[in-house]
Formats: sequence, structure tokens, C-alpha cells
Amino acid sequence: MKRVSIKDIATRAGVVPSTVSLVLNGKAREQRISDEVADRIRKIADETGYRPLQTAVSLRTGYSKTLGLIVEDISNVFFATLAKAIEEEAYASGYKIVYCSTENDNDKGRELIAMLTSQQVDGYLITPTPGMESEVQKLKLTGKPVVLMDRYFPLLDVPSVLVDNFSGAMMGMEHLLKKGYRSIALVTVDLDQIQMIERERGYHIALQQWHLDFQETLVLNLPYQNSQEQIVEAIELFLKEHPEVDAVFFATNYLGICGLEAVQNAKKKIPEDLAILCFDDHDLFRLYSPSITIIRQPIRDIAKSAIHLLMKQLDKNSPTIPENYLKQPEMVIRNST
Amino acid sequence: MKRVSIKDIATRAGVVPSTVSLVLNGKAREQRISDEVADRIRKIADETGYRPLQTAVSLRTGYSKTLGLIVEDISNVFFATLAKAIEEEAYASGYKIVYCSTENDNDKGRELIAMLTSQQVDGYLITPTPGMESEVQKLKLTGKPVVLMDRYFPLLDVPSVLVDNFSGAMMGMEHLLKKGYRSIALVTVDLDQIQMIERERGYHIALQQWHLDFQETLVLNLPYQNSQEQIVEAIELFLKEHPEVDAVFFATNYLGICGLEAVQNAKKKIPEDLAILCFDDHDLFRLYSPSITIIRQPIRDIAKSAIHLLMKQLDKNSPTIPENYLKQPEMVIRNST
DNA sequence: CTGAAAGCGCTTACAG
DNA sequence: CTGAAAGCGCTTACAG
Repeated sequence: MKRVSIKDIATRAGVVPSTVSLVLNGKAREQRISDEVADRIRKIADETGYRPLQTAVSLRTGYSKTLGLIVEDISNVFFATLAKAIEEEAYASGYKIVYCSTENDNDKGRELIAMLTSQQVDGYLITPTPGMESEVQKLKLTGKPVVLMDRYFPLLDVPSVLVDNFSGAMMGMEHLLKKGYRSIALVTVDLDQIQMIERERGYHIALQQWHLDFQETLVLNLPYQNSQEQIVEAIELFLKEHPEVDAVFFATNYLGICGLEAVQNAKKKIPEDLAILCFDDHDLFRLYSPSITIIRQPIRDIAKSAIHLLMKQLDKNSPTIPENYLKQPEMVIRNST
Repeated sequence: MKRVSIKDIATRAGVVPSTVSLVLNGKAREQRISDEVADRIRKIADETGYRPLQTAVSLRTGYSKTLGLIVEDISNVFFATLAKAIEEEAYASGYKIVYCSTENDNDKGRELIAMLTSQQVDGYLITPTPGMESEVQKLKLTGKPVVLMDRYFPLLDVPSVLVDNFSGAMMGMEHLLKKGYRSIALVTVDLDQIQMIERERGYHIALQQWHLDFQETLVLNLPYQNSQEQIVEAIELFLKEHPEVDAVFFATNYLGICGLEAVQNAKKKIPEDLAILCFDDHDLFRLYSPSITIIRQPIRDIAKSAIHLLMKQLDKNSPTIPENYLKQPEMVIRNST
């Protein structure tokens, strides 16, 4: 099972390798190679199942038809779903994906960018960790297309696709406020990621607009490093210490899942004792209680836009004005009780 | 921001490119290059942040330090968790991962293998679709290491890491039988994948050993193509038509999730009206009801063994006797009520 | 219309 | 101890 090379095909077709290359790259017409010869070459390529060796092509052309995808953690539903969507969109444009997880570790993030670069990826799709700012900056200087997803750096002029977390949080809060809830707690995590900050801002402004006082004691800000058990415990304690709370807004998927367990442990019923609002969807919520309100990220849409932005940069003819897409999250109210 | 090449370093160090290559590949001693020169070269490489261009190295050496991972669907929790574990284990051995999803589509599976081959991956980690048998066979003939995970082809002599699905099913069934359940339904999917067949076999043999008659009407075999809604509906109908059923064994994660919804719709309580046993773990189960019994796949262990098997094949010195690892699943009983 | 040649960046066997 | 050269498989500008 030896690989067939362009040379083998040339020998069999009785031409020189460059002719084969030209034909297989669709430049037969351009180079005025006879149809007869071109057809012969194509036929042999088909029969032998010829596939150009991508590494050779990359070395020669500088392009690999591969995109690098860097996410925080591929085993997390949100990123896994995003990766899948990205993969599909990329394939549709003839690109493959190399992916890797940063684990929110700056060093690993930097290392991964270097790795992808040495693989000659044609572009980068990144959900960056806060510490990756300077690396992303450097990457931009290399001229390779970069698109940030889900998070971004306000100071950097790099195209990005974001969810409008502020509006999402506002939407959700307004839903609760309209229903009459007045003692709404916020459970969030102490990452200084832009999306968390924006969600928190939505919480604040919504309260303001309804002329409600912001009560610091109703915000539970948990350390990112905490284990699942610790989070559950902290939320449970918080609920017990604040019996006045009539609704909880979980700023992220993961907190919501822990939160449900805490609610259960605290023997509170949804929605009788407590209304729940959560960012990011999860299979679990629907099943656990249909009255949980969700602010869902349009993952497919994010993937589509990200690939679109990347393709635009790859297309040399288009101007390279950094664009930022702001995606509207969707509110899912499954049960109006 | 030009890339620095081996040539640049050579110029700056006042040596010839090959000397740089030798030093950077740790062959300085071997080639009796003076420590002074070697140190100078290493220093310059460090300062300039030199990284060999992987495509050039691959083209020259035939090795890419990259492994190809083919899963069914990266957005599925099981595969996402597996991918993460594989990624971690591979990194520990200095390998990167290129991944792709087959969607259980044979054509796509074949296409992906070809893609990975043209990328010159050093080895393949595959959870194959049934139709990939001949491709896997061909792959083996190329001499590149291949390891199958989660599923395998009995006729093929390819190393694999499997979960002992039969024993797992037996374990779970025995647990139910010991608790006194006698009318145990099986909900499965009509894929002729080896793991599904094995789980079904476990169901049969367990009944046999307890001298219980196998009742065909208690097996619900659903088409793989069915949508989530269709599955939920089918299970709900099944439960209503079989009020005698006192326990349900869901052969897979996904069915279990749909099953819980069906159980809810059918207004049955767990475990009062119905005991639930399910293959594969999911966050949801624990939260939904602690009395659901789980047969959990040791994902980390699968990843470790798969990488181990691959590394063994990559190590030319070790004999290439195909090995198959059979991993013991773990039974998780959260609540003995 | 077709062929010969250079070169992408690297590694390694070989000569000195 | 160090240097010159070949070659991995491909593409493309150039010469005829």
C-alpha cells in the first residue's frame, strides 16, 4: 500500500509531474493542456485514489486548508456544541479543524497558538482566556486571520462574534420583574471575563430601571476554582441565609446545574418557592422543571458568523476592516406558570 | 513578524543550517559538536522563539506528532469527554490531536480517514461506524497505528479498547433482580453496533440465570433515525401499554434522557412506580432522581489505554501483537431505596 | 501546448 | 568536529 504521488501518475500518463499538478489543480485550460491529456491524467488520479500530501502542499503554498479552533474545554457542552457547529461550517467551506482546549490556562493557551502556527493553520478561531490578550495581539501581526468567539478584548482590533450578554441579562431580568419578583439574587463567578461582567451589568441596570435598590447581599460571587461540591454548598447556604429571595438568576450554565442541586437540598420548590433564570441552555433544565427560564446562546449562529468572518479575511480581495458581530440571545420561556 | 527559520539562526550563529538542526534535535553530542557552539545556537533559538515548521518536518521525516481522532459526534457528552481525555493523554506524550465527527455516516467516515492520511497523522484513534470496516482494514495495511475505541470489528485484527458491555449489563440487571424487580423492560436502539448487541445479551443472560422467561414484548427497539420527540413518545406509549413493567433498563445515555421525559409524561414516579437503570452517566440523572442506577463507562481509562496502545505501536521496538483491552464498567448506585 | 528547474523548511547520510 | 548536498512531494514562474 504505497502512497501514489504525482510522480507515479505522471509516469503512468507519460507526462511530466508538473503537468499532472496543473491538471489536478484545475489549471489545464489556463495552461492550454489538451483535453485528451487532461482527461487521461484525471482518470488515472481517480483510479489510483490519488490524494495530494497535504504537508507537501502546505510547505509549498503556505496554506493548509486547516483552521485552528481553541476552546476552553471541549468536554463542556457549550464548547462541544460550538465545536461541532464550527466543524460543520468549516467543512462546508472545504476547511478542516484542528482543535485544542486551554483549560483556561494562559500558558497552555500560548503554547497552543504556537503549536497551531507551526502546523501552518490558515486561520484561528479562539475563545480566549483573559491572559491571551498579548498572544492574540501578536497573532494579528502575523497577518493570519483571527476571529474571537464568546469573549473579546475591548482594546484589540480583532474581529469577534459575541453574544449580547447585557441585553440577554436584561431580557431575563425583565421577565422576572414583570412576573412580580422583587427579591432577585444573582449567582455568578469571579472571572473577569467580559461576558460575565456584561451579564452582571444587565442585572444592575434592570434593577435600576425598575427603581429597585441594588442589594449587594443578594449577589453571590463564587471563586472559579471551586469544585462542584463547594459551589452547591455555597449556594445552599446562601439560599438558607436569604429566605426573602424569590428568584435566582444564574449567570452561567454550570452554576445553574449546581444551583438546581442546591435548591433541591434546601428543599425549595420551583417555581412555588423560587423562580429560576439561567444563562445557557442545558438538556437538564427542561427536564428538571419546565418553569425554568433560559437565556440561550445562538451557537449555530455564532459558528456561522465566525466562519464567515474568517473566510472574509482569507479572501484577499475583501477589505480587512475588523468587524464585530453581536448576536442576540434567545429567551426560552417554556412554561408561564 | 517574519517566521524565523533554521537558516536565520545559522546565519546569526555563524554556522551552517545542518548544524543548527543537529543541535536543536539533541544530536550535538552524537555529532561531537562543541558545547560552545551548541549553547550559542540554543541561546539564539530561545531568544528568537524559534519553532520548527511542522509541515516541513513532517514532509521530511514522515512523522507529524499528530494523532487523528475520529468520533461519532463531538457534541455528544460521551464523545466530548472522551475527546478531552484523549487530548490530555496525547499531550502528555507530546502529541497533538486532529479530530473530526463521522455523524455515523460511512461516507464521511471514509472521507475523514483520507483527510487525516493526507495530513500525515502518525496514528488513528477511531470509534468506527459499522460501514468503516473495510476502510479500517485498509488503514491497517498502510502500517500506521490504529486503535479502535468503544466499538470494534470482531473479524479485524486491530487493537481496541472496549468496555465490557455484557458484564456491565449483567451487573445492572442483577442489581434490579436482587431488589426484587421481575418485569424489567429493555429500551434499546436498532444499531447493529457490537456494544448494543452485548448490552442486549447481558439483559437476556441475566434473565436466564434467574430463570425468568424472556418476553419479547418487554423489549422496545427504537430506530436510530428517530427524533428525540419520537423517542419520547414511543417510550411513553410503551410504558402505558405495559403497566406491569416495574423497572426499565435503558441501553444508552440518550435513550435514558428521553426515557425520563417519557416517565414524567406518563406520570410515573421514580422509584415508587418504576426503577430505572441506564448505561452511561449523565449529570441529569443524578439531579433528576438519586435513585437511578447507572452503569458508567470508565472514559479516562479508555483514553489512557487507547493512547498507550497507540504509543506501543509507534515504538518500533515493541512487537506489534494486536491487543484488546476490555474495561470493566462501574456501577453507580446513588441511593439504595 | 509541454518540460525543466527552483524552492517551500527541514533532516540526515556522507565527505572531509 | 563541520560543511555541502540530496531529497521529502508538491506548485509555479519560466523557457521553449
